[in-house]
Amino acid sequence: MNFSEKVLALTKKIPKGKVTTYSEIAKALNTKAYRAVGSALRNNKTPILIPCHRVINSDGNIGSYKGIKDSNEKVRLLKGEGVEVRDNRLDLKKYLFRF
DNA sequence: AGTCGAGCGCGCA
DNA sequence: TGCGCGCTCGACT
Repeated sequence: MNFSEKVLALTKKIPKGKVTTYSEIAKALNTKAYRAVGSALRNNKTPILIPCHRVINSDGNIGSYKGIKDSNEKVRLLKGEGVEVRDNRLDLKKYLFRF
């Protein structure tokens, strides 16, 4: 099982209305390659099945989506799931999903 | 506080 | 082979 596949598999498990962080995923995989997590999501082959918009930075910042730092798409999607997003930020305490 | 640099894994040239 | 990326965290200002 490739690193990317593991990342994608975990990402699929994020419930609707919740989000997770790159560091959480990296820790769940027992690795320090946080960047690779982002890379995997960026290069994911099944964007439909993988809700990449539910993966954010460790400080609650949305980060990037599709290579763009402030993509309203991502915010819109999250809001559509009941997540409060303001200025590309959200409340990790409320919405963080841990494995 | 803010900034800097090193570490990791995979993809693309 | 080598470099860059949807990142993070510890050390220094």
